[in-house]
Amino acid sequence: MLIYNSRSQTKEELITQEPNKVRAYVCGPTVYDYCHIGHARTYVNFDVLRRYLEAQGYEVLHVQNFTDVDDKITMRAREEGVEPMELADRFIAKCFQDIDALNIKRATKYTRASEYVPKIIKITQRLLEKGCAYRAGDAIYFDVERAGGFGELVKDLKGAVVDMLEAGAKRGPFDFVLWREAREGEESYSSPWGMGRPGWHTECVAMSMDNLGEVLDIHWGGRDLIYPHHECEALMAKALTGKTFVRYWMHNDFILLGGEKMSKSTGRTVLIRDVLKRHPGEVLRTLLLSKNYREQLEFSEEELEDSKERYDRMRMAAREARRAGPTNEISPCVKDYVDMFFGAMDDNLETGQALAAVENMSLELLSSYSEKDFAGASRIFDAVENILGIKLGHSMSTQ
RNA sequence: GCCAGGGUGGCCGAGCCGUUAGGCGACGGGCUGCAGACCCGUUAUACUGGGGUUCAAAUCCCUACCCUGGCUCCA
Repeated sequence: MLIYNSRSQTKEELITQEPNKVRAYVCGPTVYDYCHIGHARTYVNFDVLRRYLEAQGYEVLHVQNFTDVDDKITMRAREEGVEPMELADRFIAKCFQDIDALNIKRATKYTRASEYVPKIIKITQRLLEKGCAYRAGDAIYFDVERAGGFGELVKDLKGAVVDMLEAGAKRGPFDFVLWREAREGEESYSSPWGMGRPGWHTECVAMSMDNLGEVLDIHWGGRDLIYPHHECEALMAKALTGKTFVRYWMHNDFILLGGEKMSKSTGRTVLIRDVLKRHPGEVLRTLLLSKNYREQLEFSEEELEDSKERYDRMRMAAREARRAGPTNEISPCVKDYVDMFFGAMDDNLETGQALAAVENMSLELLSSYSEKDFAGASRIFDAVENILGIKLGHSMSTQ
């Protein structure tokens, strides 16, 4: 199977460290609000990759985090007058509801940043010992220059914006916080440097390495995490172990609303739970898989309606195909569609093309004028259910 | 600067190597007291420029130009 690696910016054959075993880490949400359809796109696409690899006999170790230590959580909790952890717990529970409604397989393990603070402290200490970190002002910074500089994922830093607020204390413009002193009223953790809070990038390194080892096969996230988050992670991990942290970096592109990026900071978001009030999870899943994960995806009511029609057509065709009962036979026509489906999946998870194959076959199959033989067509619909994770069995989408 | 996706007839927009998609508008006709709606036909063998591959390219490759989205936090 070919996979697009954000490091090489090309498609590469997937070769894991251990045969038939994939160590994968997916960047999860910061839990201060409900999950939106951008999160859904990330988790659904990884879920399809996972199902596809498992169908080929791989064991997939899938670790996913919840960032529950974050300034935004502190702020939101203060607004609502609740404890930060109470707020985080609540949105983690809501997130699982969305995950289940979208038929996303549960990760092998979910981790929470708050439970990894001792490991984060240990990493910070080791980086200080190695001379890749320093204390300045009220924080401990990672020294990007001393660690060899960026370049894993970002090829040119001319467009990279530097956080000037921190510029005073930092030695280098790209240095980032590993640990900082807690401020008044913040939830804090004890450390050799007093009560404080961990930096964001260290979390993921601590959680992934602790559960999957020093080198990951796949690290997946939204493309907004490429810089600075994943670039920082990569450099930090390399400084710690001397090894290349990740073999395949995978990033899905954004969901667009009216031609522009959907983003929490601009308030232009669509929540998963709001879509699910009007459409079943299968329809949203069909929409999210209608394009390859690396393409920008336009979201609108119209797209949702289209997806509903496409889903209904697949479901009708599946019912038709299964009426004949199981068979070992496979007609040449179905064979072509099966080849198209799996050929698309092998090519960097081209779910849009795979879905197009299913749709074209469904149209032909449902057409009373078609004289082609569709023996064995049910196996394509089995693949839609088991690999694309779109259930075709029961509930009508027109509730 | 870097990453991604695009540039198709007046406009929008499919196709993505080999039978002029389709829609809107405009124009002509039918229907109608006039107009609208509706129906028929015409506009229309169009694919940003330049190379290349091929028997064959809008479709593949290279190159130039232009447009869009993104590059602090964010999936």
